[in-house]
Amino acid sequence: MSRPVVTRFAPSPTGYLHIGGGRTALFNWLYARGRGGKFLLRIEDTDRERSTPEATAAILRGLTWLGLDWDGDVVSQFDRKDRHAEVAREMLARGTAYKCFSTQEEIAAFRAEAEARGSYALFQSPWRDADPATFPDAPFVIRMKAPRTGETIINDTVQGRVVIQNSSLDDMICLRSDATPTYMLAVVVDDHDMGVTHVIRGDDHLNNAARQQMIYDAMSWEIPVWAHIPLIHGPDGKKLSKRHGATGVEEYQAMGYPAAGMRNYLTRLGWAHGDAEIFTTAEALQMFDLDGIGRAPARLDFKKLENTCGHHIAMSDDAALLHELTAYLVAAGKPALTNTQNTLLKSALYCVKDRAKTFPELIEKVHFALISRPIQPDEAAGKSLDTVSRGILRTLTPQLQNVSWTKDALEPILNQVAAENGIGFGKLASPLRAALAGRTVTPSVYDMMLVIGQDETIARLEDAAV
RNA sequence: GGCCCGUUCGUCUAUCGGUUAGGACACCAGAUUUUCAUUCUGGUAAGAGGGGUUCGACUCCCCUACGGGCUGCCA
Repeated sequence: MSRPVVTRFAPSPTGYLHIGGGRTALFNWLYARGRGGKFLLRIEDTDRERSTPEATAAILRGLTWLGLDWDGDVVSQFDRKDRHAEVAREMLARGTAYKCFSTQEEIAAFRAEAEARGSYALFQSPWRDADPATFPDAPFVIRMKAPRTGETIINDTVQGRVVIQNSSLDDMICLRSDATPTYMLAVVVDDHDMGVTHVIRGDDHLNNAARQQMIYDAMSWEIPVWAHIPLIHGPDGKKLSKRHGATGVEEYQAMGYPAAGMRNYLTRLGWAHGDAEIFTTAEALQMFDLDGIGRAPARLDFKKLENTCGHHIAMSDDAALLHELTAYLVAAGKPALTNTQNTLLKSALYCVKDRAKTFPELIEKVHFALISRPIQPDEAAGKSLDTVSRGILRTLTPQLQNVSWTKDALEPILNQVAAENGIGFGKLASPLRAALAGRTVTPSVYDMMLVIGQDETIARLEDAAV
């Protein structure tokens, strides 16, 4: 491997960034960045009907959220159409392409007729070897003069050696009659011009690679390393679609999955390195290689995604977590936290971050710190604040006035109050929890008391005891 | 229809001719515990089917079934 690695991600801007596209981008990024190479981004917007700037913006946002940064400017394929046309003309000059004057109606009629006969013959242009003297003054396309015999061999890093019979490939159109390039020509020209050394993309392009290889050959260009990776499927094994739920990368952000966990999960989906399961991005960069990619399509498993994300939330440092949580609130369209809430949240992270798998879960668990008095107990919490319990709380509160606010100091007090009332600690914790959080499911009562502080604790207990 | 790719526990995967087929998620059971969760321990669970090749196949070859892709002046 002498040349520095150059990979690229080349989505067409017809919608949001698909989760499968996100993974393809991730693999390209991992491969290039892990070897000190470049990762380029090209928007394949030659289809003017379907391409939109909104889609491009969404794709960029998705990549940015995933933490996949690209080198240089974003390349617009459409902007390079003159260069594509130039290459098509050069193929003409080389005799590896020809002008075809067959109209779309003629071709459609040919196909309809073939279908009526029950056959599926490829369209063979009558202009392939026509004498230029017979050319009409009419619109034409430029078609690849593809070899009709022999075979084209794709040496794919993932799929192995794939042999395609040339007789099964037609003379594909390279330049449309309006002089815009087709995808087949544009990718090859752009990948060549951008110096792409490794083409890592979905295996729906595996067959296309044969046609594209013919263009490389026609131009005497060096063929890149191919790596066609399997597509991601839904939990039912079918191609991932809307009915499976979230298919857009940004939806995952809005659902509150941390980006690092997402990267970890997506890296591990369809790729393995021994028993490595939970790893940082830095570690992934070290380990990632093309030969660890499987050949079969992988299914999305939300349970495992959550588990992976839980590990990453527990692993991240508080400042980073807080920062990402803030971004999540924006993405999910939820109200931002106040400065006070931010401070409280930060001091509460230690007792909740290793128990949450997503940001909504994290917020749910830290609910006790974010609310302010008067606390409205929910139904279940209200039940544990019965007359007897309130009486116990009244005896407890004064004892909390002059203690150092640490678990060590608090513990004997609470234990003693429980003992004096002839109840176990659990029986005491229940109304305490209700008074402090208004709920029956919370972090430990000590953690809550420590987080909200002495004054607030006493105030909430007094509120509940009346 | 033609061509191409794929098929190991429910899921993601390890294995690259010889293993009691390993790990992770999920699930089940137990332990820890002031609730929930976490954590810990243990358990259930797999080579699509059929032929070959071989002393020996999950691993190599062929067929079938199933899934996916391509077969556009879409990408």
